[in-house]
Formats: sequence, structure tokens, C-alpha cells
Amino acid sequence: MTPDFKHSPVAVAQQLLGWTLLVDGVGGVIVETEAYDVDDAASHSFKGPTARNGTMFGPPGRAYVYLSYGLHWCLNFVCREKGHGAAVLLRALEPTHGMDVMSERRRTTQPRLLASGPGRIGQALGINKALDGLALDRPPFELLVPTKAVEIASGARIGITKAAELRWRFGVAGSPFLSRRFD
DNA sequence: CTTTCGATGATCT
DNA sequence: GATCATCGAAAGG
Repeated sequence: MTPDFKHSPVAVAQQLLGWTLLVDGVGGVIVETEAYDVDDAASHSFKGPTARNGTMFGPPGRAYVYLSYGLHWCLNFVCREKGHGAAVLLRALEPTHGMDVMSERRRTTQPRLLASGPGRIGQALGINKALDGLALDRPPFELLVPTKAVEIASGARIGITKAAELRWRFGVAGSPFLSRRFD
């Protein structure tokens, strides 16, 4: 069973909460996401296809990886349909698999600091440009179905200046592994 | 608790 | 040349 990526990024962002994401067996439960769409001024896809965002305009169910601020690799899941330009940014995981590997990569043993933030996920899971465009239902990726229902909180997206009024950030209410609290 | 700031480099104008 | 979907350390209340 895999998530259904052929929906709006807002729907997919909520649907993904509670799924477990692994890269080469390392990862945890998705507890925070953000939606980005093509008519959304904050989205990389807003101005149409470019060299960087090409994967966002490819088929859904693939990884879109980009380098943020010159040093942080961030992971997105492409959604909607081929050519559309929508994706969901993974913002925080609750670490469950391969804690030792993540601790080594992150240079901390505090579970809270392993993967609570998009750049931290990238470092903890070993994300890099080589993963850009790869399908999410095949190795090194693995997605495990949620075991429990989750209560969803929403709020404004973090770190953007355009389309800041949209409340397209979603998270598992009350999770201690969020990158920030919801208001 | 909060705010500020440097690191660091690809991308786009 | 400016911007940027970030992080961590440092400084201030």
C-alpha cells in the first residue's frame, strides 16, 4: 500500500501524516508537511519549469530534492499529475528506524534534534541530488502505512514571504517532534 | 524565553 | 547581484 499522490498537495500533505518514511531503512513517522502548488507564489514551480524544479513537473509519486540556502538538502513528494507542478515538503519526522545512523549523521543523540526540520531530515536520511526524480515506491525509498489515526493541526508555512496567508502547513497535533509549535 | 546573524552555493534576473 | 521552502550559535531580556 502506498499513499495516493494524485490529489492536491494540500490533500496529500494531510494524508501523509502518520506514514513512516525510510531511506535505506533509516527514518521515521512523518509528523509535519507543507503543500506547494503551481498557482502559489511561494512555490518553486510558480514561474514554470526550470532546471531546478523540473521534477515537480514530472509524474507524481517521485522525490523532488533541492539544496536550500546552499547547504541543506530538502525532500518533497511530487503530487497531482504529470506536468502540473505540485509537491509536498517534508518538514519533520519522529525518528523510529536507524536511530544510530541518524545520530551519527546529525552529530547529536537527542531524538528531538534528529529530524525535526526539513534540513535535518535531509541530513539524517542522507538525502542528496542523486535521489531527485526517483520513484517513492522503490528502494532506497520505503513508505509504511500508518498504524493509528492522527489528529491534524494546520498553520502558516514557515520561512516564506509570498502567499504567507495560506495555512498550508500541517502536522500531527501535539507531537513533540514538530519543527515548531502550531498556534 | 526571544532575536540576530553568519555559513554557504545554486538559481534566477 | 539578489534571493532563498534552513540551521545553530550567540547575545539579549
